[in-house]
Amino acid sequence: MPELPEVETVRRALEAHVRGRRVMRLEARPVQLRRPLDPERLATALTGARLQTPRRRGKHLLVDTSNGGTLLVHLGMTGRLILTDAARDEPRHTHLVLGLDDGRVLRYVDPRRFGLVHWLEPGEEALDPSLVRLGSEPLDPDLPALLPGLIRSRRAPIKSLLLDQHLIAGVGNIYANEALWRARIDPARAGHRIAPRRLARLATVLKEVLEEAIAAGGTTIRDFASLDTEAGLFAVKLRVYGRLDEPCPACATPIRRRMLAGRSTFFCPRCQR
DNA sequence: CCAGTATCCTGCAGGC
DNA sequence: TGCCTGCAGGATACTG
Repeated sequence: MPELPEVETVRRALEAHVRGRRVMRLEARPVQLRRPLDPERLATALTGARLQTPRRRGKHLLVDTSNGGTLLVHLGMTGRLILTDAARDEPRHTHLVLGLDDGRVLRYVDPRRFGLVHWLEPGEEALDPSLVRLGSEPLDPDLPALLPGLIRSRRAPIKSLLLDQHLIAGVGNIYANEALWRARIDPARAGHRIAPRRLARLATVLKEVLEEAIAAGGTTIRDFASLDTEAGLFAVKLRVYGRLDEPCPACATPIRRRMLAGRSTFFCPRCQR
């Protein structure tokens, strides 16, 4: 369940620990991810390439290389990048192995295979179907001004709209729940029935919760052996997500759960209207 | 275009 | 102990 903060944490870890390294060896399996992973294409493109500063777009990682192209990575539900000091026991569901010039090994592991590893030749990034229609970045300072316009004409529940990557890129189920609690908005409320001021407020608290989570992830980044994000997620204080029947932190009313957009939705029936 | 649902996949928890 | 069921959910194909 890596969402924007977890992906940003991984991005920073890559920047700190992998940037500037050259890929000496590549091993890949032709596994069916969101798109088929193409070992030939990856090996041709990446072997000998130097990895540059990684970028993030929504939940996607983009690693530019010295030879011009870009490695596109999405962690899906269960994807992880694992950096180890040497060739050590390979985790199950390892789909890609990059042997680096400092002797370390970077692995992409994804049991559920909802993720994506795809090589982009120069120029392909602008056309890639996963990237081309992505919406605004939630950390964009303009989002509070932008969000009312994006939501105003929509009749779907606000929770579903927050999860729509074509409107806002990077929000997943956990932080959608948390932001709606902070903004005191009922997740089921139709987008067009929310006042513009409340939507601007939602954008602000969304940014706050994402930044807190990034900061929490950052605290776990220091001695990175693996680029794991679990610790960061635990470090953020979740107020409603996963807290069925527990007291609302604001009013002590038991937290409820319902299904929305096919996802578990946690909310306070008293605070959120 | 829009909204809602099914689908992909594995691991794990809970019931019996 | 083991088998079954359902849930977890990011993105997208499909339906109405």
